[in-house]
Amino acid sequence: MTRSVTMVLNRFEQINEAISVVKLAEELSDEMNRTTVYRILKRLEGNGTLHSFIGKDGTRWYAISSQCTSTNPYGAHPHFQCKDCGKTECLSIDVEIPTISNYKIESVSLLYIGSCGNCNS
Amino acid sequence: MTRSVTMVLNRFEQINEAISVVKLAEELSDEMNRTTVYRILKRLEGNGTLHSFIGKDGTRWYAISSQCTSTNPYGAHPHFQCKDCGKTECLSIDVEIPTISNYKIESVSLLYIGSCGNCNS
DNA sequence: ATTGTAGATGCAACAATGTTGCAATATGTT
DNA sequence: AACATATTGCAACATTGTTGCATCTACAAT
Repeated sequence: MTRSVTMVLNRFEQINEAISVVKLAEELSDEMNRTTVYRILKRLEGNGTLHSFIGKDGTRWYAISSQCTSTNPYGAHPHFQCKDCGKTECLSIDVEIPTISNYKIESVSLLYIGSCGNCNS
Repeated sequence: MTRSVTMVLNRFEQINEAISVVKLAEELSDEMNRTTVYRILKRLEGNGTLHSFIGKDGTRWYAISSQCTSTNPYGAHPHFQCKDCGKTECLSIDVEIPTISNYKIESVSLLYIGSCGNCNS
């Protein structure tokens, strides 16, 4: 548990949202190298503390695992991304995932794109 | 309708799968510049001939629109990507998309990841 | 407290994907 | 055939993510 890891975890506990690697690395750029951010996130995902997903623009986002539930049989929950302000978060809702004959599905990525409550009003 | 556009469309009609921009540009690298491939695909998506989505590694894939159905209210259908052979395709299945109060959902991206029939057996 | 060691970090270079500006070319319309 | 418009090629760039290697830090053993 290094200083850098502590800072990254603090950031996730402060907010209740997902963060893109790019944004996190930029926020912490005075504190640590961006390579370090990439590596810490990968490690924290490996031990289950965080989980990641691909956002609407193809970049990777991370969220803390303790704040969200996994309800579908593939261990994944949907994420929401606001196209206006960028706010991105886990959704604790049930989504029925159909099975597909002859295919072995291992994971499902589910991304809702739209406008959040603030941007929508 | 230029020679380049014809070649791109032919490629999509030959196969019944999605193609990544990267792979298509590489296949056509003797015939046209990769910038041209990017631009043609964007144009064909703009007029509805093709549609695109983000694959499991964050890169963009395209598929021809006429070969697949849009069944959910957001005009999107799921895609499947085989983690072993890379085969990626549209799935013509129904997925129930829950609504979320206070959010205006505009599109939904649904990606199944697993092993296809060939790689699975 | 000191030492030793495995793992973590910084840095620079690289790789891959995608975009942009501009000059040159092709299309298809008159 | 000539013209106007859209398309293409090329080079340069931007962004995101990865790797090799030297250095440093955390922490366990002494």
